[in-house]
Amino acid sequence: MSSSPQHTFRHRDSSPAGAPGRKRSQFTYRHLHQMATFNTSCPLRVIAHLDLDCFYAQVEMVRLGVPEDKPLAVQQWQGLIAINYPAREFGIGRHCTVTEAKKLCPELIHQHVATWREGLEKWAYHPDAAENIATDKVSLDPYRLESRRIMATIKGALPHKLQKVEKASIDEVFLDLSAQVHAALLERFPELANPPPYDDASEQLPMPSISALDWQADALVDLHDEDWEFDDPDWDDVALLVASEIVRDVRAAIKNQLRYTCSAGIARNKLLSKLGSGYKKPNMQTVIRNRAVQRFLSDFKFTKIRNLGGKLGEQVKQAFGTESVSDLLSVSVEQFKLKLGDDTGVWIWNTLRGIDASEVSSGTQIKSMLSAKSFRPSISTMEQAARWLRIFAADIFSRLVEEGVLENKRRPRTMNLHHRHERQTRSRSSPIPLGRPLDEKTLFELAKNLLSQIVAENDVWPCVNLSLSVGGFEEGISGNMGIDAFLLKGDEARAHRDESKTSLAQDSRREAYQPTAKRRRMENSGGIQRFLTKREPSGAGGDTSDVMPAGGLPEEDLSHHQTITTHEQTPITSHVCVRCNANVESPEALQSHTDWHFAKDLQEEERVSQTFANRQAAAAGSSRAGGQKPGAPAGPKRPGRPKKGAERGQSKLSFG
DNA sequence: ACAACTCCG
DNA sequence: GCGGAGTTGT
Repeated sequence: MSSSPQHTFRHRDSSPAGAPGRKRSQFTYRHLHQMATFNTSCPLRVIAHLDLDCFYAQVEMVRLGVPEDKPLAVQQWQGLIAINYPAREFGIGRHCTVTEAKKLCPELIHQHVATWREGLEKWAYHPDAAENIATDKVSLDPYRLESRRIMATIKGALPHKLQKVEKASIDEVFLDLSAQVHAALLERFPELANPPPYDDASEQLPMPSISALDWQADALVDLHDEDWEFDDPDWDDVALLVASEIVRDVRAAIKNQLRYTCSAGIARNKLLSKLGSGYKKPNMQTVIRNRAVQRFLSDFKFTKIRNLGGKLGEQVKQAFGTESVSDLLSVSVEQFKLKLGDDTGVWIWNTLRGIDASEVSSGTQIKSMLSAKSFRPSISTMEQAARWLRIFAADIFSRLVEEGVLENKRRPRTMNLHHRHERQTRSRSSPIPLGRPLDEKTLFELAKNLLSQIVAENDVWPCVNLSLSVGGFEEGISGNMGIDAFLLKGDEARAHRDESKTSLAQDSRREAYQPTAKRRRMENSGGIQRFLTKREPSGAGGDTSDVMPAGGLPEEDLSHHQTITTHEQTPITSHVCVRCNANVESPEALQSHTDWHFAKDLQEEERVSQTFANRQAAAAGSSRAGGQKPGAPAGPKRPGRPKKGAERGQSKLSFG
């Protein structure tokens, strides 16, 4: 199935077989309807991937109020873990040391990450952190906290009922925009809301009643096949365009409310959208139209594709003697199966063709938490180790609190301690007693216990690495309802009252083939993989008239009581936008947020009239000056950019 | 429960 | 290289 539409050749001058009058769409009423239900095999599916630009660096810049054009890097001990774009211009890279970087750019601001320090209650930004590698432990909390605010902003910028948002990592998010785009399509193209001819959902849709799509300047339409340049846009193009407008708004919200920029990819699935977000990096978005997929993919080394960056990719490279995508298109699925096993083989074959039906899963909860440290000078006493365990426990505990784990339901069931002595690594784990409130002390005592178990049986000093983790999270029925809410720090009395959330799409099956690259010992390529042959979540249910809610509701208030500044704490008073209920942190922020709504309203008016230019306008030459949106981040658009075929798409998109 | 491996940024 | 998260096999 999922015969990609881009494989179907269609000449512009010829009518499709059997269609007497006007040309019909490649897509059917059923396809259209599948959008509303997030059906993963829907060919009109629209997925976006958002990727914060050098996230850690941005967090520090915002926190410190560093102007956008100043070079800054985030320091961890003597190394750099994030470098902003101005700094990259000096040739500073990820594996520079601080001293090397300063040589390249003396004005470089290098901010050390926050650290936990023994004896202190909380992590903090210590000016002398770099010199205290022996006593400090890195804390990523500032970035986790900002990550949550970004998630909240994204959710707040999307219609509550139609959104599907997956946090893919601390700085990456997937959006399934299918349902929202579906609603927008019905609204803007009323003919789509008509029942299909003969009530047959397999009837083809009429073609879009437009002939030109106004792809905004920074929504790059990449690379298409020459044969297709003059083909009329079909509904997949329109859907991607609508999605790209939504993404533009989301990015503007993130920028305006939180001051962060991000890049985005918009495409038919997660695989392609992720590649798209990395295509143009700082503060740009890229659309990969279905008809451009093959061309787009062919320019990549397959090692750039998710899950092929490691051992599996290396294995493929060895087996077929190439790392180019296009070279592998001639390899049959049987060949892949032979070399890599059935499941992985099929997965690769599909992936090389841009086929990916993996779901955007919003219900994803954290599964484990880990706090670890590698000891520069190794440690050699139980006392030293215990001090670290105390810090680990504090770290993990605070994160449990942030997760809201203690307030209600979820709590970890097991704890694990890993210990590494030169070569050998040992670990012990134990259940976390179910009895009563989980606190820092309990975690610490449990950890100490595990450590003494390890120490008892082996000679383990000196120790090079310790790591403590908790996992096996469980929906805590944990009785005694309500009472434990008293543990909250007052301002955390929040959120969880209206849990009318989408418990619906919670536990969609864990489908989606992922290559579980397991290279056992020697040769073992046999069926180690567990891949689901993709199932089709039969698009059931009849919704005929969706209404697109205006504005979104924040589905969780993630305001945290902890600020990332060392000194003053932000007052908890939250300012709420009357339009969308978004929380902002100051009256000023509220004002700018309100301005943003205003700009967005204006822009929406323009969009309806301009984005979908009618045939006459397009035929008339059409090149209306592209209205740069007020709220949108003004991308540094370079004129006459000789980049590979990127701009080309713009002009080629006017038809008529 | 434990050990080992994979992938990512 | 490090910190973090996940999976698989026994």
